[in-house]
Amino acid sequence: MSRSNPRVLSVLERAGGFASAQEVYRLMQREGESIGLTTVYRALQSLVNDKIVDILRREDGEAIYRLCGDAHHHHLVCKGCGDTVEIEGGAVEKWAKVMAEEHGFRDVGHTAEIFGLCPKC
Amino acid sequence: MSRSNPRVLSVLERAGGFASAQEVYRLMQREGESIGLTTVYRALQSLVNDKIVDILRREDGEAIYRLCGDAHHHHLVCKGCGDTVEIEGGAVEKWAKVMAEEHGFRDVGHTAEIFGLCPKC
DNA sequence: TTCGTCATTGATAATGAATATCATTTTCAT
DNA sequence: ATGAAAATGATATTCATTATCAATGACGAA
Repeated sequence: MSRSNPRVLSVLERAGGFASAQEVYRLMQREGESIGLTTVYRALQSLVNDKIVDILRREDGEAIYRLCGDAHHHHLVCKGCGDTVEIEGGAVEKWAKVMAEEHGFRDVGHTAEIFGLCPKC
Repeated sequence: MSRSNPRVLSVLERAGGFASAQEVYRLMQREGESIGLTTVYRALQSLVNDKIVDILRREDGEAIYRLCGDAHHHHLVCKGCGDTVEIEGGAVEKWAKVMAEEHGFRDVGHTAEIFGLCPKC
């Protein structure tokens, strides 16, 4: 019953451990891999069940699948040109951990993004 | 240009400060209020712009509009039951500021959320 | 090998939230 | 009262996600 398609996992890894189902699908298409959208969804869902990836939400509501245990990073996004810089989030990790403990939450993850105008804009 | 329809705000208040656009719409219909779905969406969007409510996501991706206090805060959300705790984010504020400066970004804002399982779930 | 069963796949249709369009109605200053 | 600008809402559209179902594949038993 294990539908954790290894090709899907591999694509997710190559995508930097961070992608939506549609993106995974399009990526595989572009690479000439033959796969159906349905299978991509099923594989990702299965990876979530197996706790190999977890699922976040983009601002627009689209589901983002992220490899667990990944040293994950955060983003600094320019409102003007859309440029994105990956940044360290040590302070945020600690903050999230402390806050979660303080309120008795388990199994926690977090999202954090900074947006503004980059030097060029 | 203020589209912050007071009826919509009032419904959101009566709904416990927590509802999706569709729920607000259905509630108003049920109460015999005459309003269009489009207007509900516009009113909620406007309330978000005015920072009177903020917007979260249900587990299924549906947008939840939530009345918020005035101070800038962050959220600790339960993946199980949806319970939300407003938390302090001093560490995050500082982190965002430092990171932005480091990369020469101006006019910055940020988002940060923590999600996990609350003690009850 | 051949059959039968059961899991997997994927094209297609259906669902549902969110947004775009656009004609109509309301507001409001002159 | 009149015209311009804003607000409204029915309708159509977009798009991610899920459901359906026929076709294919895997694999053990006879």
